[in-house]
Parts: sequence; structure tokens; C-alpha cells
Amino acid sequence: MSEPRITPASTPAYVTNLNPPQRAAVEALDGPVLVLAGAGTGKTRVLTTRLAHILNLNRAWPSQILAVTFTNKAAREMKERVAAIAGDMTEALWLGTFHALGLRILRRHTELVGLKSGFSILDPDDQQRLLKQVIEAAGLDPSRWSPKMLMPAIQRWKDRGLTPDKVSKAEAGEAAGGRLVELYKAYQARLLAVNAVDFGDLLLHCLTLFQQNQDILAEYQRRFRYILVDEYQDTNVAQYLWLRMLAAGHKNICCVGDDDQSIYGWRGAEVGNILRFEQDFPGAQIVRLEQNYRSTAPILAAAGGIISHNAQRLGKTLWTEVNEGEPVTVRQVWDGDEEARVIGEQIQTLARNGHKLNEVAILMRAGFQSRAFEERFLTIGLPYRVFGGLRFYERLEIRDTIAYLRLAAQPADDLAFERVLNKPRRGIGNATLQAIHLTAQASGTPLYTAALRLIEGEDLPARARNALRKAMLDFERWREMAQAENADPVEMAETILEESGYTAMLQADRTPEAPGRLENLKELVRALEEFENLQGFLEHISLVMDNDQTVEEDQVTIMTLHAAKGLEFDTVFLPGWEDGLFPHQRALDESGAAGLEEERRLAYVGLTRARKRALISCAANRRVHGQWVTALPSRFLSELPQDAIVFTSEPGLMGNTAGGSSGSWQGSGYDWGSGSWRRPSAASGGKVVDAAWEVVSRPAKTGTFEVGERVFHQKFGYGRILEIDSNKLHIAFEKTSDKTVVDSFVEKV
DNA sequence: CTGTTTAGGCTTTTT
DNA sequence: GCCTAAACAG
Repeated sequence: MSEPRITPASTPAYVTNLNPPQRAAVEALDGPVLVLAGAGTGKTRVLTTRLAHILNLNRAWPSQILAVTFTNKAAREMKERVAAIAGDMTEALWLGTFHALGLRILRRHTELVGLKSGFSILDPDDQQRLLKQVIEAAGLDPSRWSPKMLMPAIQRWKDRGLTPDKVSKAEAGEAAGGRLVELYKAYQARLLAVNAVDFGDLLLHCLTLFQQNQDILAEYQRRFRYILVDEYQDTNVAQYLWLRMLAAGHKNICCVGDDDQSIYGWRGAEVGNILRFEQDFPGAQIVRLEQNYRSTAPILAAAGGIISHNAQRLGKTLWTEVNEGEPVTVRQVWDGDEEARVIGEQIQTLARNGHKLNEVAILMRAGFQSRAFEERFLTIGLPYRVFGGLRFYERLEIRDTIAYLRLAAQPADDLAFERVLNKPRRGIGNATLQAIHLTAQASGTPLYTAALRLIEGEDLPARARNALRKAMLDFERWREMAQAENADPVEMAETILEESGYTAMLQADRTPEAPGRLENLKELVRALEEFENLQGFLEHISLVMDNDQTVEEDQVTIMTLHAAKGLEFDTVFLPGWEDGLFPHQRALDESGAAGLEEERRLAYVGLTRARKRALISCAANRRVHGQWVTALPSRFLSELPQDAIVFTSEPGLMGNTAGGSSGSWQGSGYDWGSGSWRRPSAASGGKVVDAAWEVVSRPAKTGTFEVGERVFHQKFGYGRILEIDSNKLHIAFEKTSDKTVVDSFVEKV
């Protein structure tokens, strides 16, 4: 770097508080910079400090800085942290997710990409329905060539910045009888016809815009004097091209990422982007952040041991000044239920020793694994929350309401029209919908227009026509409301929910979900209060609104490894480390060696979430699709450095580590020599000492209960036994629904 | 046009 | 084994 522009005396504390590489990353303002930031090395701190530094040095106005993240959460966090250092000048920043920023640009040049103002953003469900219509229209059988199967292929093309005309013949492939590109083209045409975009289009349309309008691109290149990118290892080709075009002016682009944490390859993320950075941006500075402030030495050793088996990496070695800590434990159990039982007990022990449940997480490979934990935790009364599942806007009732609003804002939105036409039921069935479709096709108009035309003519049976007329009169009224100058979104939503009978439908619904759905609708209306117009709200809900699961209760977190990226916990449980599940068989089948490396990175991400302790487990038997299968321990277990881990297995189940805690896990329950599990043997004595906790084993009380017997359970109260399956009792409780609980939690009355 | 039965499918999913 | 979605009967 040239002469420092500021004297050491005036160097702000936010810079002097950084370690040397961090400081280098913050102060290298000119030219391309790649910050390779290992897990827990202060990545976010560097990024936000750098941004604040640019502002404080007056190198650029906030409006001349582009800062890109992948998630809204990350964007929010960055904004808050920059504001904390640089003060309240963050409003004008171009700070947001790739998609939100792409949308912001598209809104300014809508017509140039063939859209009309007020275009909708389709969610994945709508995308799939649209593609299905396209498949049918092409005369293909959607059960043979399902949208579920074809949509990802089209999506991958979009991820690579390929519009239909740019997909090469060789790439078209055999899918859909070799007609996939044709379908892709038709799908894009349909999107334009209904004046909508999907998530991929938010970037793809930008690329087209920039390529076809050099003047517009040049304007943005001049504007963005500094560009900052978070999680660069997760960018896809389209995002890379988007960045490269925008950065071509000042070339002050700083990308922060970790190739070892690239876990979204299956979604189009291209690790190559980060591996190739130096070639893409000649003269780039590379800064490595390797000092870890999060985890203990054994955890870092375990994570490092695993990731070192990957060939395709830039290479970093995490280290910490804290050289003590509990070893990582690996525990073998008989099956998935036992795994849940053991982990439940360990968490209870932690809780008794004063640990916060909020600091405990169970990170699993696949969603189905949560079930065993949920059942078990419910039984023993351990509070938990499962992350993932449906996002707010993916809920049925929310999607329905949004469809109503979308239709009012934009009658050409055929997907919204189809969704709400007969919901709640108003006697408009498939036959009528087909008639509307035919009319629409014949006249080349949206369904909405076609429906208006149909109720004027004599083509429909009187009954259907009346039903449709009644619906259309409602739709028209709401549409007028939406177009009124001072349309209040809250009032609109309330009117529509009331007049459509949607609220009434839910109120009449006696299923247990109905009250929750009504509550969600109230939440939606509350969210609407923040917006002045419908348009802003519709954008917000499809791009920004996430699950606000900010419950302040003390609960164990259950989530997938993918969802855990970027988070940290004192204690992390990593269940299901079995070949086939983790690494997942499909990753191996579909992506081979690259797939295995991505799974390995997932293991690395999982381990590095832990601050103080990580507990891995594997089961010898697991039920997959209702079928019991024997599982081998994950190959990743053999990649763990032996001096950082402790092997334990269930007392009396699979043979023990003779002599206690420090024994190698090899030669224990799983015999690596013969490649098979050894069943418990009576001879295997020896007390198993768990490194972190005493092992709480509960004597099984078998055969002491009888079907029909009245019993008492601490959480569920009184009930009668319906069925006995070894130590599990199926009980009809008096105050709650039937449940299966373990006998040791039940008392005779 | 609706409620019920049966056949397939089933990894991860920041936007 | 459990959930969704197309097929079928009322």
C-alpha cells in the first residue's frame, strides 16, 4: 500500500482492534481483494468494518457502495453493524441480497427486458405450476416429464446466466425427449405473458439488460466505486457475471468467502468462482483469516482433519490461542431411536448442570431425522424448536391471500387467478376453468379477461355462469379498490378476506390447523401496516419476509446442517454419521467425487458451529422409507484425527472401549477389519466414561405393564395402555391425543 | 363439483 | 412409514 492517508494517532479503534490479517483486509481498499475467511475468524466483522471504513474516510458516498449478501438476515446484520461504527448513513447504501438488488435495478429499467411495471415475483410453487402448463401445452406427459424433474434443469441454466437462445445443442440433453430448451423458451414466454419473473430471472434479466444496453451498464459501473460481496463461495455463474460487469469500472471489489464452506453446489453455486478469483481479477490481493475465535482446539483439529481430505481447496489451517477443551466425542448407538434417547439424556444432563438449551443444537443431514428427536423430546418434556419447514409466505393461507392481492394489483396474473378462483369454494369447478382456458387461448388474453368475456356470452351453463359472474363482480370491485389513488393495503386485505369468505371458511374449519391459519392471516395484515402501497408489500413478502422465529424461550435448536451455516452454539450434536445418510448416497451417486467433497465440507461446517463441544453419533440400524437398513459408520469418522476425539458406545450394547475414555474407537462396536458391527457380548465389561458427561443409563422395566392398564405420565397425565411394544407403550391419554412413550416415564396408578 | 381412495416418491433449499 | 397428488365415485 502507498503512503497511509491517516496518521497512526488518528487510526480509529475499530481498526486497531483487529488482528493483522483482518486489518489488512479492511485497509486494502483499492483494487480487487479476496478475503479467505475460515469459520469463526471474524468474517462479518471484517466486512462491516471495511464498509464503515470506506464511509469514514469519505472514499465514497453511501449511494456509491454496493454490498451484496445471500440472505436478508446477513444484509440486516451488516446494516446494523455498519451503522454502529459509521453512524446513520446506511440508508442510501445499495446493501441487500443479490435478488433484492437485482430487483431494484430491474424496477428502473422494466420495459427494456420486456416486462411491464408492477410485475410479480413467482414463488417456487407457482414456477412449477407454470412449467407444468408449458409441458402440457407442448403435448408432453407431465407424469413422464415432471416439472419437479425439469424445473431444476432449467434453473441450473439460469444460474449459469444462460437464456434459452444461449443453451448449446450439446447441453440440451435427452430430457423431455430432447425438447427441454424448447420448454425453457416457452416457460420464459409464459412468464412475460403473465408479467412475472422467477427468482432466477431477477439476475438473468439484469445480465440481459447490461449486455444489451452498454450505456446503462456504464452508468452503474461509474456509480459503484466500491463493491463488497459476502459468502462468495456460494455465488453462481449468473451472480459472478453480474458482479464482474458491475466491477469492471473501478475494480474495487472485495469478496469474502470460504471455499471450505461451499455447500450449495447442487443449487448452482460454483466453487470455481472463488478458486479462480486471481485469474478473474488480475492483481488481486489475497488475505487469509485463519485465527479462529469460536471453537476449542479439539473441535478445530477434528474439523481440520476432515477437510484436509478434500483435494479441491485453496488451503487454510485454522488455529486458536485457546489450547484446551473437551475432545469431540463419537458415539455408536443401536438405532435412530436410541440415538434420540441418548442425546435427550445428554441434553438433560447439560441442563441440570446449568447449560442453556438455547446454546444446544442438533444439526442433521436430512429433515426426516428430526422426527425421532421430536418424538423423544416431547415424551421427556424437553423444549425444542425445529428450524426450516415452511416459511411464512409459503403457508397455504398466506399464499392464497397474496394471490388475491396480486390479482387485484395485476389481473393478468393467471397463476393468482387460478389459485383463488374457487377458494373458498364458490361452485366453479374444473369444467368452468377449462372453458376459461379455451377462451383465453382463442383470444390470446389473460384468464381474467377471458372470464369476463365468458359471463357475457352463452357458452357456459347458466349455473356455472352465475357462479363465475358473482366471483368476477367481487374481483372487479377489489381491482378498483387497488387502483384507487389512496388505496390502503390493510383495508384492502381485510375487505378481501372478509368479502371473499376466506375468513369464514377458516372459521368454519374444525381441523386443528385452522386457528393457527387465522392467526397467520392476522400477522399478515399486521405486516401490511408497514407499507404504503401494495406493490412494496408484495415485493417484500416474496423477497424479504422470513420466519421470525425469535421466540425468547430456552429451547434446543433442531435444524439441518445447511440451515446452520453462519450460526454457532456452545454444544452441537451431529447425529446420523453413517455412510449413505452422511455422506448422502444421492450426493455420491449424482455428483461422484465432487459430491463427496461437498458432503465433507458439510461435515466441516457442522463441526465448526460448535464453540465448546461437539458430539457425533452414528447408528448401526436406521429406518429409511419405512425399511430397516443396516448402516456403516460414516467414512468421515475415520478421517477424524484420533487425538482430538473420544469414542464411546452404549453400555452393554456393542462392546466397550476397554479401560475407559481414551481408547481408540477402532476395534470397538464397529469392526473395521471385518467391516461389520459386533453385537453386544456379555463379556464386554468395563465402564464407559463419557468425556463430557456421565452416561445416564436407565434400567429397562420390561413386562411390568399390561394392555388396558391405567397409568400416569408427568407431562401427559392419566391414560390407558392400548399397546405394548417392548419398552414403548402406546397410550390413550385422557387430556391429550394418543402417544407412544417409554415405559420408564410412566407410573402405575 | 366435491370428498374419498390409491399410487408414487422420498437430501440439502439463503432468494 | 408418511405425505402429496392424481384418479374415482357419490
